[in-house]
Amino acid sequence: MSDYSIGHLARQTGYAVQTLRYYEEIGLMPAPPRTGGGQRRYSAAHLERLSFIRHARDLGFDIDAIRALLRLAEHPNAPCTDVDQIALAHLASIDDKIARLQALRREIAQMTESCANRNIANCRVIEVLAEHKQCLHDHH
Amino acid sequence: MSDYSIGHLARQTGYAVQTLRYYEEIGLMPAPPRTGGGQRRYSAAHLERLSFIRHARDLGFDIDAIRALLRLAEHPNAPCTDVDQIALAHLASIDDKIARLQALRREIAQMTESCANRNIANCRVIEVLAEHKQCLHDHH
DNA sequence: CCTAATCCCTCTAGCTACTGTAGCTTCAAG
DNA sequence: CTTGAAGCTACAGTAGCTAGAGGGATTAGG
Repeated sequence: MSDYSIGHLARQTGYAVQTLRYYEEIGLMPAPPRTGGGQRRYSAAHLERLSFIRHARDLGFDIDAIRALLRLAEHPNAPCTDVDQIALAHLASIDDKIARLQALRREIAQMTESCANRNIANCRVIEVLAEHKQCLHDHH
Repeated sequence: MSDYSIGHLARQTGYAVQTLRYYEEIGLMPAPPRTGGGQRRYSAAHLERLSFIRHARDLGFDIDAIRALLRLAEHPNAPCTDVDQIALAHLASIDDKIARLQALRREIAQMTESCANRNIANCRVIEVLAEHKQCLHDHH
């Protein structure tokens, strides 16, 4: 029955202590038992769950998705279609973000490259940003 | 002396009305004059400034950067090195985000592709997320 | 001129996923 | 038994808005 303090658990998983209390508050981590003085004492099961959460967060899953994944992980005999769907949806949203960022990248790179680097009156960056006629039609 | 209501300005720029009040509150837009009844009345100069802001936001500049750009745009004879630097810094942060997302994309794509699509007990996605030995060493 | 519809006003709270602070208590080592 | 590190709660703040309550102003039609 290994039991860890909140600080120990935090160091093991690379989280800040406040984050663990926050995860408990929002119900992502179960409330652990306390010492007589009111301090939290965690078990190996807590560590395992938190590691899962940490890894999923590192991969960019949002907390609702992680909640769903944890719930699904409790049913080993269920088919994993739901799990795959969460992962695929996440993949799609990443692809979407990448595409948007690449579009931005192109526009901004073009702005900076075509700037003559003289003064602000003929700075291409400022010009592009101020050209609201184009902007209003292109972006909405 | 064209003057617009807040709703008109919002429609012109594609913003929500609340956002314009918010921009005024944080000092990004100047407070316009009011009618006797207390309603805001904007001028063409407001529209121009807001269009600039809108375009810059669409390109992903954060509000502090936009403040700086607007300040710089007021000095047409100054060199545009500061402007270019803001744009280049933004470009670098976009490149950084793209790189991170591509790394995530690879990991998640691999997870989903190697999943046998049976049940949760042998779902590759859940396995990877639960493998905290690997995870703790690879990611911190 | 009156009325109804539409717009606008302020103020407050909420969103994500945390992070930081203040002021206090508990624990573990020596 | 003392001391210093670590823990506790509660609240405020981050970015950039969005939504709602409970009212007042404006305007177009009749």
